[in-house]
Amino acid sequence: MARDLLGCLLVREREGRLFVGRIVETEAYVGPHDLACHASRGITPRTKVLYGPPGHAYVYFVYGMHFLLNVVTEREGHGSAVLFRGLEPVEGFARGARTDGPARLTRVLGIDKELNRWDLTLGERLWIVSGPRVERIARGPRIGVDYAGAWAQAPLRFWEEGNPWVSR
DNA sequence: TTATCGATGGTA
DNA sequence: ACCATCGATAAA
Repeated sequence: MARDLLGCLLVREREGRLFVGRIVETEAYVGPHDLACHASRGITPRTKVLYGPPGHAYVYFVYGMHFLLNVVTEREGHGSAVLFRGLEPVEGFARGARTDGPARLTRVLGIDKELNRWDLTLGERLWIVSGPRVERIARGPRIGVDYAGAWAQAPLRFWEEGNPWVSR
């Protein structure tokens, strides 16, 4: 799913404005056995949504100031998700707006706790539109998960080769 | 260009 | 006591 989501469009409707970004960087968090995945903490008030039905948003707060957006990707009870890390602006963004980086993109799109558990298949407020397959996909270890033991090295980050909207 | 550090609060 | 981060600033 993390690979397939590359090239798809993330659409945000907010205060009468439409923002469209092309997904160029993702990370897979594959389930409770993945020590970097929040589902590995078991079912808690925070992680409950990860174990829910696919297609729902998992938005959580990190480092006291940032919201990160994920989509639940497997069937109910599985506990896996894909994190959005980079968007290429397509429409609606201010000139110079930065949409590279998982926290920057949520800030620009006005995504916060309000959208946690939101059904992304409804086609309102926040949704995903399929796009042409990305030709050149690179992969590598996920960012900022050094604590996750052997899972820290797992090459579960995916991005479009050479795209400048991939985070640094 | 790369490194360091402070901001800031939910979670377990 | 961590932490799926960013931006400003300093160092090189």
